[in-house]
Amino acid sequence: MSLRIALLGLLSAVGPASGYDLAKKFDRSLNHVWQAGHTQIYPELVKMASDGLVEAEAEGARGRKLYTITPEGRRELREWLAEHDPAMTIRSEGALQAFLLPLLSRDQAIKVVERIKAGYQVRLARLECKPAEGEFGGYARSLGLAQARTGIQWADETLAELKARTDL
Amino acid sequence: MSLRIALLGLLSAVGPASGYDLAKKFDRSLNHVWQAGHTQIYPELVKMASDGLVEAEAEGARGRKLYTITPEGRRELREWLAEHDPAMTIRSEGALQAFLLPLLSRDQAIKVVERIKAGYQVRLARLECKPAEGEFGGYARSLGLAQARTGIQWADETLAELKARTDL
DNA sequence: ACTAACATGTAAAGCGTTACATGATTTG
DNA sequence: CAAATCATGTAACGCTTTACATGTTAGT
Repeated sequence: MSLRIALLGLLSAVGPASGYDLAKKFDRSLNHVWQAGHTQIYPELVKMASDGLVEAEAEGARGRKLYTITPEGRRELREWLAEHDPAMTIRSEGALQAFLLPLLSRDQAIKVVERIKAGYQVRLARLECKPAEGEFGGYARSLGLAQARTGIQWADETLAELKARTDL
Repeated sequence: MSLRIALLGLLSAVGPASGYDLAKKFDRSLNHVWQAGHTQIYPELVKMASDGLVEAEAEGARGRKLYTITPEGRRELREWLAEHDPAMTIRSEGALQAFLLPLLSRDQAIKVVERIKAGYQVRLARLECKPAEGEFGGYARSLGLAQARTGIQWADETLAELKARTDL
């Protein structure tokens, strides 16, 4: 469902687009929120078209297919945004490593936390150098920035605690 | 892979356990990091046994099967923790709703943000009233607490901004 | 001519959720 | 004896990733 919603949202925000365009948007502006490659997007657009949520215009240059959101697509999008209680489930390999930290020696734990920190720093850097983008997605951007900074702060505190230890 | 690692980690931390036990641990202590129900855990344990990562002891009361981590299982776990660069990918319906906020009217956006905030509050409450648990998982717990508080703070700031608006 | 970017797809395998199904033991 | 909890599993479906496969256009 969320893939559909994300595609409808992009089509609603930026107007008609091809699967290729949408895959790029996913990679560039939506990547801190949801991920999908073109292999998932192309078939989904076909299904959405057969469900009447989008319409494919005639092919353009290089076999390019432009999709437009339909009124029914807009309705579906609005309804999901208005009614759907968002699942707050997290699946984070970084958090899993954090969970298992006590299984490691002090030195190994430090290395692991430094790697987790590096991951948050990469995310922070990507979000920081990606402003504007038509301003769309700004709320999610500020949420992502805050979460990344929180992760870095957690890593710093955890590193300080681990380094203060004298036991193994 | 992560499901395997989580199971190996639990078996390594708490000793021999049944699939049922592990499912409970997932639900109670690991749920802010990774999720899996018994329908995923039982078959995975069978596969892990055939891969030599765990060993099933004879059945106990009520058909209960106790699994123990093997030396090879410990090696796999250690290697993953030491070498694996954790994927920092996020898939969050809440963040997706945040991303699409500009598509909504001021009033609808406020409702959506309040729902997102409620989700973070539930997560915060669950983590707060779940201390100890053998102290294992404490690092992930503090990370989860910090992330939940960050989410609530973002929601409050966003609500303040939205409410300050006079336009639709 | 070559390379990079454009542009679309299919297939297989793996991961995850939901629904279905069964039976034993404990507690009230 | 009824209900809750213990305990295990299968099957179908849907979502996601990886690998394969093809052809066009623009710039150097």
